[in-house]
Amino acid sequence: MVMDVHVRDLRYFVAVAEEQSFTRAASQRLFISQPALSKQIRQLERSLRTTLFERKGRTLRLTPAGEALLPHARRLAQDWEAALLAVSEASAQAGAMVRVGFQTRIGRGLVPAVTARMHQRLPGWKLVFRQVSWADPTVGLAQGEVDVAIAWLPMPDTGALSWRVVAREEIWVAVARGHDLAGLPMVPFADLVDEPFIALPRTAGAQRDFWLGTAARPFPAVIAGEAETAEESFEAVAAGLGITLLSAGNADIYHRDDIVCRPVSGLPPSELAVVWRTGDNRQFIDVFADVCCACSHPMAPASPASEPKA
Amino acid sequence: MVMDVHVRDLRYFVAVAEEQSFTRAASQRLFISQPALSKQIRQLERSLRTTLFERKGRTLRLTPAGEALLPHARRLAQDWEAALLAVSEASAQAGAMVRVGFQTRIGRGLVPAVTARMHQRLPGWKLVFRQVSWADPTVGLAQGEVDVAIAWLPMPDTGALSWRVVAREEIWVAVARGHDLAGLPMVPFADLVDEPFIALPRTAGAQRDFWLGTAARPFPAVIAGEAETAEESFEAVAAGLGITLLSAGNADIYHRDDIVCRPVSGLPPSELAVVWRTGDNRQFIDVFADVCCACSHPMAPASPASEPKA
DNA sequence: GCACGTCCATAACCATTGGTTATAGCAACA
DNA sequence: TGTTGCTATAACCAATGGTTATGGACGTGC
Repeated sequence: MVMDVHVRDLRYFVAVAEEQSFTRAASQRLFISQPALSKQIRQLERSLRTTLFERKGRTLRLTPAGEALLPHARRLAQDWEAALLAVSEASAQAGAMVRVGFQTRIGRGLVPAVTARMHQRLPGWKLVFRQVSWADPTVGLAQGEVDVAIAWLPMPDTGALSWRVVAREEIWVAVARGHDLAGLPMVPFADLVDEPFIALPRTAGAQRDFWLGTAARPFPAVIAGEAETAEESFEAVAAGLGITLLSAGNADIYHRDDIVCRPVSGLPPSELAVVWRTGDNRQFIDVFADVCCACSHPMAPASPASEPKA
Repeated sequence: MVMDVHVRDLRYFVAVAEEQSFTRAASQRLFISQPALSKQIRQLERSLRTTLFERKGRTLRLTPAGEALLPHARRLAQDWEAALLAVSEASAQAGAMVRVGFQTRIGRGLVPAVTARMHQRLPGWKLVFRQVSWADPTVGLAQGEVDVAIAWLPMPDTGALSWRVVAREEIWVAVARGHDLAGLPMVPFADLVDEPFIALPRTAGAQRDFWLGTAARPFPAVIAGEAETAEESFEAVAAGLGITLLSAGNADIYHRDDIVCRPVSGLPPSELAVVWRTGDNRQFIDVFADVCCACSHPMAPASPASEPKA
């Protein structure tokens, strides 16, 4: 009869230990409410029959039992991720599958071209495309949900991922039809900083910041809502809840009658990349990356065929 | 955004992999229903987005993904147990506590005597007594719930635990007042083999067998019920649901007006031991074991003061 | 010294989960 | 071909893990 633990609770514990705060750990690391975290840690303490944190006024410190648990908890979480990876890679290998993660439509003629080339290079192998939520900044790579990804930079800057750029496109903005900005041929980003934005989830990290134009802002963005997929985002834009930035090519790919897209000046271009886990030496990863680069046009035209519609 | 796992589900997976059967794993290893196990494994497969077992007719075999997961799952479960131990020992050390597990009342003058001696030998340390369910054959030692235990043999024969016997007592039987056997001064075990028994839980393993007199039986015991504590067991006996074996000293300790206890012939004596985890080199473990042996009378009188009451 | 703000803990609520029993479907065996 | 055994699903229900609201305690600033 064993008292088992959920790895999620170990992550909760590690986050609290590292932040030395339930509130910060909950909102900035774990994205759950503080009472939920408090409750889970209390329950873990009850089942371990010891306290893990000494709460004294506003300071939070690990008890000796907490100190003893911390390295174990870190290792268990890491080992589980390694297990996920092993399972995922075994599954892909066995099924002769390349699982390709993406968050927005790939388009740009890549999928048919890459698929054809891959069949030539690796007969019998098949591509499986998996949409991954914007909530996951690693596009499914960290947990081994996918083997490679076609994703917009930036990726998390930890060295865990590697990439090669396959397209560069300028930034456009999507607004609801009838919006003031819809009539402009090009919109300076400075005109957008006051607008409410539909943002990626906070777990998206640097990617969210990029699509909010955070680096070019004098002050933080006004967030009118969050979306985990492009479809969600455009529904919100069409409803007039806010605006969103997107790549020039996606303005075309996602064209719809109730949204108007305009180029934006004052922002660096967006970059689409083929991404993989650093150190993933499986042959098909290199093959796939090579094929993607061969099939792409990294310096795409500045403005796509999509035109504002009257 | 991580897909985390419960260590319990990893144990479920390992059990199915090793038994090559959901039904056997559920009933003989995990003590849950087979549909519950089926459901949990299916859910694990869904969240991993791969199958772990190939079901073909009546054969069950691991898929490549399942093969990849198995060593990780075993290691994670073991590492969690190591973590439990580390936490538990750190907690005990910090609190200068010896946590003593027991399943039936210790009695025999041991607790006061051992407590006094321990204060002499380890001033400032305190004994904490924790009752552990009979469901746990290691009396709380395997998961680090306790540091030592005072428990009736047999212990699981895996080498993970070590012990020294502190008392030997013949076996008695407890029956409801008014039971046919209540009038006998001594009961041959042969007269008991047809009686319905109140057993320890199946997870108790060898201990359950011992208290059913399994080794001395011509056929398996009739199980009228299970109990996780002595109190539960005696309530069931008093209600006439079945009978139970107990040590001679416990016949006295647990004396109550609605139960009659009688000595049983034909069974080996029961042995009370101080038990600890093999390899647990903490000083206070040895001290505690020494003190228990010094305070005990390993060759207790064959019959205790308890007499059958008219 | 008091008011305010911040942090953690608990209450109430609710959707989801993990167990049960009943039973369906399928395959192996006699 | 009928029976048996195993896995999967349905229906049910208690427990869990999240939310918001809020209370209590403590630190800070005036």
